[in-house]
Amino acid sequence: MASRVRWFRSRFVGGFVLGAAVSAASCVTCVKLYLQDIRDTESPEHSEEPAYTDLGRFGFPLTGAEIRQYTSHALSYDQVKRTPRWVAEHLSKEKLLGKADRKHCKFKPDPRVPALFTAVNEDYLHSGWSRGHMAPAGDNKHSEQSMMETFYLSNIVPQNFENNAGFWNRLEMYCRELTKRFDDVWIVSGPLALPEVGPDGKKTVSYKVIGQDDVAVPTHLYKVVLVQRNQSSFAPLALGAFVVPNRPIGFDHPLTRFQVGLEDLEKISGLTFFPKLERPVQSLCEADTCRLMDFREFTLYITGRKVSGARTLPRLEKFMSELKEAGIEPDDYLLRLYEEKRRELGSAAARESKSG
DNA sequence: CGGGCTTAGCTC
DNA sequence: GAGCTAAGCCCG
Repeated sequence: MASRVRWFRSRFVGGFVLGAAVSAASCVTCVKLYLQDIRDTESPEHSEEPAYTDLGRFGFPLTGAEIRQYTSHALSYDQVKRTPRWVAEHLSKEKLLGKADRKHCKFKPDPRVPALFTAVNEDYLHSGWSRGHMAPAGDNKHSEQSMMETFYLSNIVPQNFENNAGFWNRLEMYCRELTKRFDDVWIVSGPLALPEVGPDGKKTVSYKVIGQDDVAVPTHLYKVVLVQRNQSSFAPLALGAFVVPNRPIGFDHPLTRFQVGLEDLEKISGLTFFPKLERPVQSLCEADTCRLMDFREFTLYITGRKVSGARTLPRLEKFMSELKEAGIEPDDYLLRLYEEKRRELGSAAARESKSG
């Protein structure tokens, strides 16, 4: 009975066309059932479940899909695929400030996931696939603890190396950039195994598995991005949904090419995103740019990170010469980083020779 | 920023 | 010798 009520309600509230088409009498029924379901939901002590029953004497199967909350992210885990189903996070300008460093972090099995169902590092090692964060480490500069938690394999999926370091990386950078223009950014990310049409026109869902634990390699990754300009109730929310193939994607593909309708993504993922959000919502790519870094911007940024982390003068010079070989002139910001690092390494070398 | 691999040093 | 960890080097 309860499941029928829920099914009915979802059809009722889920489709305006359907709701408008049914007769007035049916709508009264809909509302009655809807309100009954709300009461059931809000007062679990009056649940329709029997107090005891032979059917459930030894309990029902568990899926392990319950919501798991961490310092700065939450997720639902898929015990079959050994990956998350979805990972949710909230970004703001403040959370992106800080000194937390991924070099102090290690990938490891999530201690909260039963050993029978967890992935381990060996599953990924030499698999041909990288360990791709869903909640990125770079979103957690403010906290060593929360950054370490993103390295639990419950937050990781097998991801193409070039995609991870390239297009997906730039998408994550764009999400962080959104905090400059929006006070609040909510993100849900996860893997997909989408059907493919064969030569005979029939569809098949097929995905690789890696390691002794058969960790599922997703065919695609999705990301849903919801932004709020400020706390004012007059500021409209904006939302974008993206589905990206798990393979190398170059700079000639704009982000908008991978945009999909929210309901389309919900249909193929089996998830309802932001269920408390009133729809429809403005499109993110209309409210903002949805423009990722181009090759020059990206290369300048990466070189800046390398320059900042350089430990020797020859390495420092190598990074700068590689940049020029790529045909890119350093901008003022990079030159400032370079000069700063050159002084730092120069004085360190002087101290070294003096003491040695 | 996103990753991986190798080596040194340690314990058992 | 096997196994672990931390540090350092490498790549896009």
